[in-house]
This record gives sequence, structure tokens and C-alpha cells, in this order.
Amino acid sequence: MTVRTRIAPSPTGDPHVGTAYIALFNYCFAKAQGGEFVLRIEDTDQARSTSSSEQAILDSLRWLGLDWDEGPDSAGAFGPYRQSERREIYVEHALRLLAEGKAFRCYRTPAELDELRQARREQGKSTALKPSDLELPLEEQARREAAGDPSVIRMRVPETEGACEIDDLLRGSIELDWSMVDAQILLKSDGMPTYHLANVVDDHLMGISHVIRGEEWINSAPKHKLLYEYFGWPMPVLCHLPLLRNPDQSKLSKRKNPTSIGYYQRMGFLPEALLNYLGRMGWSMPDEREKFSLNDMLQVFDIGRVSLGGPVFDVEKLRWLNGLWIREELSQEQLAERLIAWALNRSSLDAVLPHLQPRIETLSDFAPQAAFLISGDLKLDGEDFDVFGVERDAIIRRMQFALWSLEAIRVWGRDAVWDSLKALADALDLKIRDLLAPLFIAMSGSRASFSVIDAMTLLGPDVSRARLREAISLAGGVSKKAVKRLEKEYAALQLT
RNA sequence: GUCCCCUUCGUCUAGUGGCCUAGGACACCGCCCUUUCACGGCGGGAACAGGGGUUCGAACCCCCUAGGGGACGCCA
Repeated sequence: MTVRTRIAPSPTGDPHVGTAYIALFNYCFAKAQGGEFVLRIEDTDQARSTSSSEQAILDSLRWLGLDWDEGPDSAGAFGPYRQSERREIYVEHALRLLAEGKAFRCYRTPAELDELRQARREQGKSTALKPSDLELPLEEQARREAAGDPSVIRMRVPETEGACEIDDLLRGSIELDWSMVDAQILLKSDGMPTYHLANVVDDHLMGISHVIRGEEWINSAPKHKLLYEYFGWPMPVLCHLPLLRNPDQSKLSKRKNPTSIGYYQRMGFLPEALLNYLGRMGWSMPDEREKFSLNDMLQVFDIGRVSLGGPVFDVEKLRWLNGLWIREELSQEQLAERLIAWALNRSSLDAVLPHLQPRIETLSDFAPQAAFLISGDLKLDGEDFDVFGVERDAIIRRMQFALWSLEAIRVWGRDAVWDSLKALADALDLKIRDLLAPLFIAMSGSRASFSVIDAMTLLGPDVSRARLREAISLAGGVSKKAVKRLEKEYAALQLT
């Protein structure tokens, strides 16, 4: 048996706890039965993937203690790898379907697609576009081809009434209506495959027997099943896990909850405890123990014990569990080692001291001045942001824009932070000092500190962003409506 | 809007037709321990979404309703 986790690198480079959650269950399912657990990196979207964001994911999973097998990939190479390097494989398979009449070339422009979807919506039908909606007459195809217009390859899907039956390991049989299934793009105009093509081709070539993924994929299962049929390949067993939720029940998102693994790492959670907690999401030990190790979980793992309701990720309970691990599983020596490795090591000090040495008069001044770098919560409230002689709304706006700028940074570092904030200040026609002032408060909890740029560099991307999000919310937050308005204004700044 | 999935204390969950007067954990409250605060111990309030069936018997099986979530992209 071979089970794989597909991972899409996050554009902001911060590996999501949801990713680790899925990976954990894939890992346990495979390993508990002596199978193989392999990783697959999705990088078919150029906007998302960078080698650093991929590396961040691999590092996070290793930190948690999840290791993967070096399974064979579709080209016979080993280990997690970049899909873009194997682009010919997907092109080949797409052309094969095209030759067999199971796919077709589509020259429709985005504007045409909008129009078609709009028309269907007005008729009260689903917006799923079918081959008959999309396929142009041969002469027109030839004309657009000759004109050098871009084209994609789409799959042919049934246009008749009826449902596709999907078997789910946890839910049994699910019937999905074909009318909801659109003529999915398989190969984009840039020659890269979409998830749907890449996923099916890879899984087959890698001999994947079980696919355990998030619930959000249920609706596209018919496309995958159809592709397996088109290629004449056996279908792997599907298993859809519930989605992790915010306290308000919506899908876990960084706006409402810290979601990056790096954040929890930087906040001083033990990897064992975080993994343990994820193992309690929708799953339980047969004896209902709360604290267990990955190995404990492996010994008794039964995928049938997954409960289907979407679990809310509760940081309070995670803190409690982490405390249990610290108290019960670590000797004093081990705790000392953890602390040293976590923050009090030589290289952290070397990074901080250049900023503090000029500012301290006694060694004991070090603690209060460095406190904000290693503490979790800053104990701020909204009024802390009223000291600039600028209205609260304007402050929030600046902080939100700054957050978006910081989220766009791929490789975190002093220059990257500076460049992005300087560009933002220029675009807003603000002095950099005025843009940075509220960020000082957000990052350090005080106005008297060393350079906020340096502080963010030291705090790292996850904590910096989380503190800024927290500050925005403390200062009053941004309503859904306001977000839309601000997004427009931000886009209009034309930052790159 | 259309389709799909889901529904046990505020939250994570146990429960797969009789062991359920529904158990455990977080959080909360009270008491004990303690020079303080934690930790620890003991105790408390707190849930089967609603309505119909099936059955001798339903948290558990079926149907309807309601609520929540997800999906409807040249994102994954």
C-alpha cells in the first residue's frame, strides 16, 4: 500500500496546520499497515510556488516528526520533487486524451467564459460549462490558432442526466450529479497541468493505492474517477477527512486564527504536543487518552475512528496539552535543552545583542528589552493605537496594507521587509516613520524599542504577521465590507 | 442560486440497537493542598438540532425539516 499527501505551497510560505493534519492521517494510515507514506509537492501554479516555500513545508513536517518514504516518482526519481520539472509527462497524457477524443482544445477567452457562466446562472442552472458550450467550430478553432491565440486542453464530460457514484472510505457511497461537473481544464495555456490531471497521472505512475485528502475535494472526485476510466487505470480508494475549523465554524483561516506551523513553533509549542493535538482533531484513542505520541497513535491507528464533524481548532486546549507535555514528558534537563535550542542559544543572542548592547546599562536591562522577542502575547489594547494624532481608521488602514505587503514577502529578511514597507510608504505618500509608528506598537508593545524592521526580522514572518493581525483586530478590526474596499485601494497602489 | 458533506455539553470527543439516569477532556465555578501563583486532588453546572417513522427497545437505522460547512477558477 502506498499513500501520499499532496501539498500546495502557500504563497506566503507559511505551512498550514491543516496540511500537517492531513499529512498526519496519511502517515498513520500508511504506517500502521506497513505501507509507504510519500509526499508530493504541487507547484503547477507559478504564482504560488518557490523553492523556499516548499522547503518550509518539508522543514515543518520534519519538525513535527513526520518523515516520508522516498517513493518513486513518475519518472523513476525519488523523494518529493517539483512537478514543473516533469511537465512533459502531463503534456503527453493530455495529448493522448486529445487524440482519443476524450479531451478537446478550447480557445475561449476569459471574457467569453464569464459570459457563458453568466448566461447559465441567469437560467438558474449550475455554472458548470460543458464541452458543447465551449467547443468552437473547426474553422474558428483554426482561425484562432493561426492568430496565435492561447488555448487549453479540457476534458470531455458527460452531458446527459445522471449521477456519478463515488466510494468514500468513511462515508460510503456518494452520488454526485454529472450536471455539476464542468469540462475541467487539464492543461493550462502555459503548458502546466492543473491539479486534476497532475494528481491522477502522478498517483497512477507512483502506484498510489489510497488517497486521503480534505473534504473540499469531494466535489471534484467525479472528474478524477472519469480520468481514471479514460486512461484505463484502476481507481485508488478515496477517503475525505473533515476540515479544521475556526471558532466560528468556518474553514480554518489565518484571518481568524494563527494557522502556520511556524507560528506555533516560534510561540514555543512542542512539536510532540502540536502533533498530539492534531491527532485529537476528529480522532480519538480507543481508551480516550488525551496525551499520546505519534508512536502510540501508530500502534492502534484505525481510520474508522475518524469522526466526520468539522473540528474547531482550539488554541486553549492546545496550550493545556502542551503544558502536560512539558510537565510530564520532559525532565528538567530536557526542558533546559529545549529552552536553549528554542531561544536562548548563541545564534539568537548574536542576532539580538547588536540592537540591545547600545541600549542597556546593566545586564538586567536585557530582560525587559528583549522580552517582546520571546514572549507570546503582548498585552495590548485598542487605545494603544490612539497616540499618533491620526484617526483609528487610518491607522488600521495602514496596518492592513502593511500586513498585505508583508504577506507578499517570499523570502523573509531585513532588506525584504524594508523594501516592501518603503515601497508601501512611498505609494501612500507617507513618511516611512509614520507608517512604521503603529507597527512599533504592534510588534514590540511599546514605542521605545529598537528598529521595528530589525524586530520583525528577528521575530520572523509568522509571528510578525500574527502580531500585526492581532493589532489590527485590537484596534477595531476590519469588517468584511471594509476588506473589499481596502483590497481595491491596495490593488490600486500597484505595488509589485 | 445549484449540488455535496456534516450535526452528542461553549469546545474536542466516547458511544456502531438494550451496559446511557449519555462517559471523559479543555474552558468555567466551588472546595482542598499551599506563605502567593501555578501544578495536583475532589466536586458542580453543561449536550444526543427538531419532527415523523422502524423496533419489545433508538444518541445509534430510515425519511422530512432546520442549522452549519464545503464546492461551483487557466488555485490547490
